[in-house]
Amino acid sequence: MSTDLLLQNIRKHISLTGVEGDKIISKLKKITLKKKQFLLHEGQIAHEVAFVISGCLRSFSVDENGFEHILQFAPAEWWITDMYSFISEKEAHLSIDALMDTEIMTLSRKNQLQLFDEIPGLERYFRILTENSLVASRSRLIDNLSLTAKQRYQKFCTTYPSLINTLPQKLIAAYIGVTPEFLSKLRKL
Amino acid sequence: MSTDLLLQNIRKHISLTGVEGDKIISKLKKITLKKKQFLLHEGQIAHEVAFVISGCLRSFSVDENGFEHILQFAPAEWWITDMYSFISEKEAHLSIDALMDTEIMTLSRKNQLQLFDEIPGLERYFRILTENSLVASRSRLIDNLSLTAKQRYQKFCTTYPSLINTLPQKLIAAYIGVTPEFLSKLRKL
DNA sequence: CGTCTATTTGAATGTACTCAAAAGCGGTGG
DNA sequence: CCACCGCTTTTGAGTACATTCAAATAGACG
Repeated sequence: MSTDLLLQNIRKHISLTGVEGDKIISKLKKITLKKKQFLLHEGQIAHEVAFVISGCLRSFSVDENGFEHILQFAPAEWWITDMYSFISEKEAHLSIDALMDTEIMTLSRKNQLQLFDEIPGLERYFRILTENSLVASRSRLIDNLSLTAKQRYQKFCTTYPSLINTLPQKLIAAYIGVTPEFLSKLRKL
Repeated sequence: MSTDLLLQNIRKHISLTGVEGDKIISKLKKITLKKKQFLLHEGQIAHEVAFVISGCLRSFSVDENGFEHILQFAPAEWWITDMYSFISEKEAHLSIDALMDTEIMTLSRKNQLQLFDEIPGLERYFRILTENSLVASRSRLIDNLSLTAKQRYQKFCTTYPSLINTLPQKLIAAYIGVTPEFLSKLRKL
């Protein structure tokens, strides 16, 4: 079952009784997305957070010049949403779409908060995940402030070796913060 | 009492009995830092997270060329630590020092985790704070990817109006990711 | 005051972007 | 199976944004 992957993931961080596991699963909705299909459009409200079972999603924003900037790739076993919209119920600044055919399980904020009351361990699980995401986000921020484009590309290659040969270069460029043209030149040096 | 400011802050997000409040306070350590004094040096382990009562701290990293990059300013009522080191107990990548004479309350990770078991509401409080920090960090990341230096400076001015006339320009430069010389030129335009 | 640090100014340089065009590559339909 | 179409990647020339280095000026603090 695809829910096994999720419960297994949760149990890496906290322990869960069978009943609790069932209760969590009952709140989840399984969704299949085709390549290029959107899970969330900028301006909508992100009522749900998604756990990727297979495939890969990305979250990104589009700037005033029409350039896309990728905030996160979410391959299997990653959670993804527009956190700002998810916790505030305001209009999302980000969009989320599928980079390939993708299976996800979604959990609404409403159900998530309800489960936090019923299963304290689950709140702990998300607390830990959020702590880790914060570390990663801040680390990336420091990299963007202190490294050159070339160094950021090299770091991306060592950090996400599996994505290098999977993703088109233009997506990597949109993640590390350079134009596709310039990334192409970087790779030659 | 300086602990009132902290309990009051916690109670903005969750409710707390008197006993629980006392228990939390009993785990805190009050520290006073003089201007330029360090709370944490890169390479040390951040055993503690600090809540600022008065004054202002900053966390920053120093790159291979000796340039400082500021990750966070923490004026009164903000928490600050090297999250990476705090949760992993590995060597900190960041340093934290005082921009002026500053009073803080510190809480060790050990005590924090213990309190999470005893007071589930406190874990919720930190879960909420961490969610908000993640939103802020990712928003700043997007800004760094999509805005020019001038736009980042303008956004900083509107987002942190109180800091503009308080902090030396070189610190603002180190936060928005430009050289002090260039920030000076930006302000003229 | 005098010293130290922060800020400004200017000229030269470098990193990354823009725009345009060509080449590569993958999928699709005839 | 090949030809074509659309999208990605490469290449090049010119440009813009931001840095470097140096020096002058202004401010803060003892």
